[in-house]
Amino acid sequence: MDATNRRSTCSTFTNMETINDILKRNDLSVTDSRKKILELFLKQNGALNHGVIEKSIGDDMDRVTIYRTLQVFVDKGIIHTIPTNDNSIRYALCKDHCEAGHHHDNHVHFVCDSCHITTCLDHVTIPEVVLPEGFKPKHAEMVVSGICKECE
Amino acid sequence: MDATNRRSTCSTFTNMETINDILKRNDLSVTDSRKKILELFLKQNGALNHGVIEKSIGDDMDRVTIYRTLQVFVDKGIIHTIPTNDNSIRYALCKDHCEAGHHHDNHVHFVCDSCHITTCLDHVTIPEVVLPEGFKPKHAEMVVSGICKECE
DNA sequence: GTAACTGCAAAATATTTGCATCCTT
DNA sequence: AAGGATGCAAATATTTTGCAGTTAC
Repeated sequence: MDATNRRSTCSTFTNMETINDILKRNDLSVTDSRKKILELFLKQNGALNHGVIEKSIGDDMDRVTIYRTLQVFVDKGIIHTIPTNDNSIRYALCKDHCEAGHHHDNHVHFVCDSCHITTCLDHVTIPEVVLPEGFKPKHAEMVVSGICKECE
Repeated sequence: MDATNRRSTCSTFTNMETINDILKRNDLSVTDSRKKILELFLKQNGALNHGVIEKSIGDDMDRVTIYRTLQVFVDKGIIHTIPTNDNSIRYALCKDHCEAGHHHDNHVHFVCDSCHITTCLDHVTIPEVVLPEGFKPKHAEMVVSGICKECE
């Protein structure tokens, strides 16, 4: 429902070879739907939610297929969910060792108040915090909002 | 849909006087619905989502009223939303100067993997992070998950 | 050829809106 | 008494499920 879109920061491995590789590496059969959605994530480094994906892909694909494909990708650790304040799940590519299963997406996400684009700040690591006695941390998420590089 | 429930940490101002005060301070008329929902938040320090509130209150109140009441509370700065990975908005009381309008909810939230209760770690402040050139931070959210004090 | 994937239909769930009625001030 | 708040009905949006047809390997 909002413009959660593109931001190119990193690698430029948007070729079919890599897409196929990623799918095969995760024991997934290579289908058009999966290739298209994965390509979207590779092209638009940053976060996407269901609505944006649906808009980008258009009527070529059933809405249900998008739901199921995203679920499969999350299960395989190809993408991960980013916490949001509104109730729209945002997904982003897992970097690093993520394909292995458990992902190491311990980087900060930035949401721009102006353009609403979510950017993965791959090189900003989430700092450790000291919790009260008795709390055992396993995972942390951090979302910073403000004005991004492009909108300043 | 999940058990996002109670956790008492702080103040014990769960008396009707305070509830009325909060509503009046925010130019809201004092109604049963608002008193009940606000009481819930005061009693159960921690986060609540729509489903939990609906369950706690039962059939005394229309579902629509809960939606509208929560929206009003957010607008007035009485409660704020907590980012989540699933698509359920969680709400928590604003502490400190929050009633003023802009809230200072710069504390860490903890979600227990075992009991699914969200706790406001009021005394754990979100650390500052250094962002890449050009990013202007305005606000930060941090959610840590793991095992909480009660479940360890 | 077989298992897995997809599209379609439909169910289940969640959220929003309009309006008449009731309650707070 | 007047304006806002609530309940009800219904519209809209979102997500899930079942099943039959199709595709990847």
